Amino acid sequence: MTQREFMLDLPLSPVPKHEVLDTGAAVLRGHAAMQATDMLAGIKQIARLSPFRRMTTAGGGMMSVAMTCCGAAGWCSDARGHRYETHDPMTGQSWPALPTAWRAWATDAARLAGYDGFAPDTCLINGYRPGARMGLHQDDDERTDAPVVSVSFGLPAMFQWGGLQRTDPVRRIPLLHGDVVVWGGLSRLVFHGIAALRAGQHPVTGPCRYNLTFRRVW
DNA sequence: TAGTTACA
DNA sequence: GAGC
Repeated sequence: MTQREFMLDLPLSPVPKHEVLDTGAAVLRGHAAMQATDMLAGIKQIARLSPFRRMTTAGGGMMSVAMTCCGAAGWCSDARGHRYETHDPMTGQSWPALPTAWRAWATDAARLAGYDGFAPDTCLINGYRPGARMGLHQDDDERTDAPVVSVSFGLPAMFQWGGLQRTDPVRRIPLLHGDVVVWGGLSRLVFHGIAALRAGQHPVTGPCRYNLTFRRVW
């Protein structure tokens, strides 16, 4: 049972570096619940090849979220900044393949949210433990003509959805196991993040939250 | 600035 | 929350 629960509209003001038309993010409550078992098993497989690791940011800080990737491109950050890499710097190998079934599923989820023809070439996998957080940022490293499809599993998290300026007011949206958020166009440049994860126990993931984001990089 | 810390 |  899928539904677009709500649309978040943005102010039409400053238009940064990209030409854009649409302005919202859609939340599909529980849309990935049926995929949980399969996707979590897939994550385990992927992590055997490219383990979860905590990356460093340009400022020298260490991220609290543990990450890995699959697909043609992997998001990497170190003291020099962040970019996409074709190979996992930790192993020297290509990133694990993006499972075919995941790709098809993400295409469908994007379509439900109003984005036809989404063909992701990567999936970033984030692992959250209690206290882990994702600071406010924009998704401006990928192709701007494709949406981002974000899937949540495990412990609840508080999604922060701000505006085009870092200092814009932030809306807080709880994301639960199986929830999917889709955004594209102008909303790629909306500052967003995840508040520090509250400790807890989830029947499927235990003390963790996992987030998958499907993207088109190349 | 996908970061942490200091201070009002 | 603002500033770096």
